[in-house]
Amino acid sequence: MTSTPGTAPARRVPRPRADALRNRERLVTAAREMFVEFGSQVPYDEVARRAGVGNATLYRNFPERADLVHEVVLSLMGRVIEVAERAAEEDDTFAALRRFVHGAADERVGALCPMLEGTFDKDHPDLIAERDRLGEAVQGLVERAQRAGRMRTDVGLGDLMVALSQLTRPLPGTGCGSFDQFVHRHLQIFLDGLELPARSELPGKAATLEDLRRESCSP
Amino acid sequence: MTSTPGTAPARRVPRPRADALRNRERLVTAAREMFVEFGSQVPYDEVARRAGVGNATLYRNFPERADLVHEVVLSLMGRVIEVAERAAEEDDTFAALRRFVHGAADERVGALCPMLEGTFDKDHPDLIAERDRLGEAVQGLVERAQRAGRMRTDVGLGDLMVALSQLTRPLPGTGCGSFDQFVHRHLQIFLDGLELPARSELPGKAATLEDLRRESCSP
Amino acid sequence: MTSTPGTAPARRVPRPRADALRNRERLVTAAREMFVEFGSQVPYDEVARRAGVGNATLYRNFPERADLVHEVVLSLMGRVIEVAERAAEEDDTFAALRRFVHGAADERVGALCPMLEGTFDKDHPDLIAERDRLGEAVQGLVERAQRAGRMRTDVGLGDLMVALSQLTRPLPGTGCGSFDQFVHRHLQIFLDGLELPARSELPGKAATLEDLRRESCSP
Amino acid sequence: MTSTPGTAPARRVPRPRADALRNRERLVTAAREMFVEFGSQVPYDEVARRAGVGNATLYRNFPERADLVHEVVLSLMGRVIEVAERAAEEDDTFAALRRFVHGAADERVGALCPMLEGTFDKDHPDLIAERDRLGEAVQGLVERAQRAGRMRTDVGLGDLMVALSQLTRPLPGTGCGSFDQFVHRHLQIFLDGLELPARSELPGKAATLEDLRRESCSP
DNA sequence: TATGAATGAGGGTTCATTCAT
DNA sequence: TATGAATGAACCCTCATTCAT
Repeated sequence: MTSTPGTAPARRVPRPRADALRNRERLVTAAREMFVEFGSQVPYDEVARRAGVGNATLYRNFPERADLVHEVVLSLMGRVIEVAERAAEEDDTFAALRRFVHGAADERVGALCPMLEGTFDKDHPDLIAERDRLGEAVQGLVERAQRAGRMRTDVGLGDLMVALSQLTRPLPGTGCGSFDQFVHRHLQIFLDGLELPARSELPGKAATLEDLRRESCSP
Repeated sequence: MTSTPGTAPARRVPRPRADALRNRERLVTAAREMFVEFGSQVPYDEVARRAGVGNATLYRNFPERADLVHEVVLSLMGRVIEVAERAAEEDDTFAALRRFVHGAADERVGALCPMLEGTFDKDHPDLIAERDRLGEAVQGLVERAQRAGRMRTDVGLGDLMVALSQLTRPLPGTGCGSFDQFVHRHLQIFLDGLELPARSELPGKAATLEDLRRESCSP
Repeated sequence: MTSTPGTAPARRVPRPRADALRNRERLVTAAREMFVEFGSQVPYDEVARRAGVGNATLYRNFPERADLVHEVVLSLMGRVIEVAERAAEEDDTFAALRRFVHGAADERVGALCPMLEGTFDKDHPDLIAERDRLGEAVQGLVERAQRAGRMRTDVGLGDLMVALSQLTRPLPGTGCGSFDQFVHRHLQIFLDGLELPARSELPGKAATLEDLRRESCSP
Repeated sequence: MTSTPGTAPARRVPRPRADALRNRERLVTAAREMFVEFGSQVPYDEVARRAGVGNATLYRNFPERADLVHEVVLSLMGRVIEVAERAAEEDDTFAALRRFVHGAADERVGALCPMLEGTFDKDHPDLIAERDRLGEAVQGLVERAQRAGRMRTDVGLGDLMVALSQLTRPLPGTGCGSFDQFVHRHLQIFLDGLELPARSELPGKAATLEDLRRESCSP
């Protein structure tokens, strides 16, 4: 139903023009691919070229590089959230965790990391919202495994996400994907280290997502 | 020895430019520090400025950026080799491994990774020699632990070094060292995953250092 | 007259797009204000924004910047002509001249000057017509004063208009109107110099408006 | 004598390299010419091209446009000061004033005006020093004429300099120098208006150079 | 017709690299 | 040899203008 009483009437926005939306989408897609492959420092004009639009269109949609990064981060987070949600369908709690970690790697979650570079507003409402969603989804997996006595409890979501990001970061230079084979091995080993019973004591204390935001740029 | 014992008069070696050597050393030191902090993309002139010499002196010593990276990599590898050798003094084989891994992290071995960027001759004799030395030192630790039944055998030196590098890579953007706390936690977890008995099966096969060289840039 | 008196029913004129006219008017007003404030180099799109219309509407009405400048010049000339005509009501011939000069300054006649920039068709019929009207109006003031033996006769209308324009030109940079106080002082001094008896001999010869047109861009 | 006791020993500056100085000089000259002709908004690279050096050399010497403008202003002020000092040799006090005004016009003093645009540090010590020198030189001319009863006393140095600048400002658009003929006529008329006995009362009060600095950008 | 978007050329700036002292 | 300057290519970004709805 398009206008059930009680729901906000579908406001007819000034019609955002079909092709403009398509261009914007193309830009984000091109940027995500290139960020993953070459890092977020790719020449701005190249992103436009890859998307098949003029450079000024890129600037119109994303006046600052930070705006583009912002959008790509959101887009990528959305994909990873989906991965987490699908992983939750798994019965075995630790298997669910494994499925998430390997799935997130396939979505190039490591590309999120270079996006933290430079002037990037980590406190933007959109980002906080999406981070919360991601947090909830993954936290669900973690807690389930921890409550089931399968995952060590001295590890936080922040630990998991940072290690996951680091281990899946694109190897610099050539966008050679040939490292995928390594990545999944390392993730597997790391997951093994997460399983109970714990084999060592960890220094410091479990890192939350909140810790991440605070620590990343403490001046 | 070229100077026979007994030839009292200290032969005046042509003394290969005392300050030239000092300049070169300064440059490498400055570069290593800056690479670790800002990545190997730091403006070339800045390296010279930090070293306190003219830019052309940098070019004289390292005509291409690759040359400078080469030298820094060698220098850093030397430090890590030392770490490995000291770790070997440990009696407990797995404790030795742990000591190496955490020690290498403290030496910023992760900084080696960005140095793989761009045009970097991984087959240079010096590099091969040093890599071999590093390989031997670490291989020693690994094999000892594996033979002692402490470390899983489906993991190769390549795996260890790549994971180690990735997990210790500087977080992009601000050269904030505040992540050190995280790093050692993650390494610890990873080490736990390396310990026997293995808790999962790994995809692919153990990566050697040789694999690394070949895979890193296969076009 | 086309509408005979007595034909009661108000004939419905095809009404040449009521809001189109309003848009055009808005654009000219916005442009005049911005030209005076920021010079005629103001970004084209900004003029449209200030007028509250889309940029393409600006282009539809004034395909080239010269067209817009043209219109603004005409509009401003119209205002200045009015000033001249009202000044003519003054009895004292030199007082009339003074009133015109100061009044024209208040209308920002100096803003006409930057409009001579670039490709600007000074020979457009409309412009010639308006210039002639202006010429007549001011020439009337000048001749009256000269015939009355109040104003030196080695000075032409071209001299007066150029000096007037220059002395009232907006000071570059900030559109700070704080110079108005200076402007009227300088105009007053200049007017004193115009009064008889002449105190010096002028080089060259009296410039007419026609001279202006010819001289302004002789390459 | 190169090192007479009591005089500061000629410190051997690191030898500013002969051709570097020549390049810098060329850049300032090119800029002055182009500023006078086209305004201070000329493309930066064009200045370099006209000077016959690479663009980056321009940036090396004058990292910001304001730096270049600063230098040109100083250079031009120096020339105008010379004009004032030579004019002071004139016996007749008002003739000296006339000679200065026309001479300054020939030096394109009007070009100083566009240089006040944008972000330009009017309070730089160098500039204050030079403005003081210019002030003294011209003030000398003015006071002499006023004390001799030749020039009206309700006019200040600020008035003179602003009017002089405005009347000699390059006409915008084409760098057509054909207006020189007009300029000297207008200056002559203005000078006539400055002569005693005063023919009218001026609004406001005499403007000093100090007023200029304060008024020009009062926010 | 009015609108907002797309375009591409050009100006501003940095930086790796070469040159001259 | 060590130095600082010069160079030009590449990037970032803006803006006048055209296009599609």
